Amino acid sequence: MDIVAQKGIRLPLLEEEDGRKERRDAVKNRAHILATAKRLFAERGVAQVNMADIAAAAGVGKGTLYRNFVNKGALCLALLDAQMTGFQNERLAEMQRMSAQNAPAMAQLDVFLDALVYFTDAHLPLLCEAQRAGLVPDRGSDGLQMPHFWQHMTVSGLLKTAVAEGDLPPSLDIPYMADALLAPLKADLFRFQREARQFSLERISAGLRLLAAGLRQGNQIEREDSIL
Amino acid sequence: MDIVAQKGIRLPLLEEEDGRKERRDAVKNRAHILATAKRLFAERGVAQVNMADIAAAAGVGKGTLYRNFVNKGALCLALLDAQMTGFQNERLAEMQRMSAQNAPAMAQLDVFLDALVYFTDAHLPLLCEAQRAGLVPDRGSDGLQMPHFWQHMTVSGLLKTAVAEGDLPPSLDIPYMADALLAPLKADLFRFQREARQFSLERISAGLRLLAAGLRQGNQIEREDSIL
DNA sequence: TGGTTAAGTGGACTGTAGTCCGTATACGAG
DNA sequence: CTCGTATACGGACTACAGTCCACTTAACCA
Repeated sequence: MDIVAQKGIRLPLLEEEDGRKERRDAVKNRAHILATAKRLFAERGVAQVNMADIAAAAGVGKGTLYRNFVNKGALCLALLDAQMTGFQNERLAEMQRMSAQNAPAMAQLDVFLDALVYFTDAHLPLLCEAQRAGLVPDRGSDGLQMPHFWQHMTVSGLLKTAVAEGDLPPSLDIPYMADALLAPLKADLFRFQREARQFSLERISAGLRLLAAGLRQGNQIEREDSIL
Repeated sequence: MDIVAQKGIRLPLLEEEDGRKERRDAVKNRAHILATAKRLFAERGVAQVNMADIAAAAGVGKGTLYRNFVNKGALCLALLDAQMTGFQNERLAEMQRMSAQNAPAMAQLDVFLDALVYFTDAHLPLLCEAQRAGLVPDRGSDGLQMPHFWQHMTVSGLLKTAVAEGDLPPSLDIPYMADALLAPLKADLFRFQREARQFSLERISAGLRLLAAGLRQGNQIEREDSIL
């Protein structure tokens, strides 16, 4: 559970634990590619930049580009990496703080979902691109890269705690509910809601939190202990 | 609302209401392309067939193919059309039947969501392809093509009725909730749940219905969170 | 029935993602 | 310092989606 959230920087490629170290030019190239991509994305917008552009602008071949980032989505994810880690750390800190004050897990979930709404909105273009070509959890790499994975872990954890605290029924299908609560935050649907439907962030956050609140005791057929 | 559900076949292109009729060879070609695509998809799987293959196998040029179906997703949707219409009619009939027996809208919603889970699963490959390139509702064409649109209409309608019946609070954000309830049924997440997570259809249906049930009265009016 | 014309057609063409593989080089060993 | 080798590099190449447009032909009209 706390495998997450350590090391600020080195997600993109896994450490070579088998002998040789990574070559220094490779490291430099990767950094340079990232910087270039960031610049191009800022200048023209993520969708208007293609991989060949990035390679050319960085002065490397496409082979080098793809060696460092398996596809455009991976590159976008790498670009998000720093902010992602920052977000994770913030959330973790906030949760610890709230826990210390005996705040119920459901309240923490509210705060988490709200924060996630704003984070998703802030990074929509990169997240869209990343999700367009990144569905499989890709078990090859070390676990923490895919955003959805970490989010799912967090939500499941909170739901589990809420069950332990008696706020949610023990019969709750936690893995499913975590998926379902996060589903409306998938980049493409989120964008559709923001752009076509013109939903405000407040509205989305409120809706999502209401959905989560609905999981509380008392709505299921069994579980008629319902002390309240 | 019942603009839907008539004619088994003719969604792909809209009727020319301005003078000339559609040429007969064009109609024949479209039908032939659909039949060919259906066969190829069945033989090799949707993902293993590309547009050029279909055009070649149907003995037409790519221009003809793309004139009839703007992209692979549209072709898949056209292939689903008959079953889609059938599904819509079934659901409509069922809802009318239940209404006639004074079944509450929330019960109808349960039935609808359950049916939708099974429908989605049955047509996953085509739906995946269709959703990969079809996010924008495409206001150019007449409304009924995008599945999500019709589903959203139906769910909103049921939620609205449920509010009227007093089962849901009037303050409910119906458009958002309809989106949120349908979000876990988006083809790519659904496939992930089925394949990677190995969720059964029963499990998904139950989870979804529980989520919907959570919208019921009583959970939303100023929860006693008041944390911070 | 033959002329006119817009709808329809085929396939070459463009743009882009992603792969392959011969060459170059950083690194560690001796 | 030199050499051997795994690692990395570059860019040609493949595969595929989708566009374009000169040519063909069905439909309507007189």
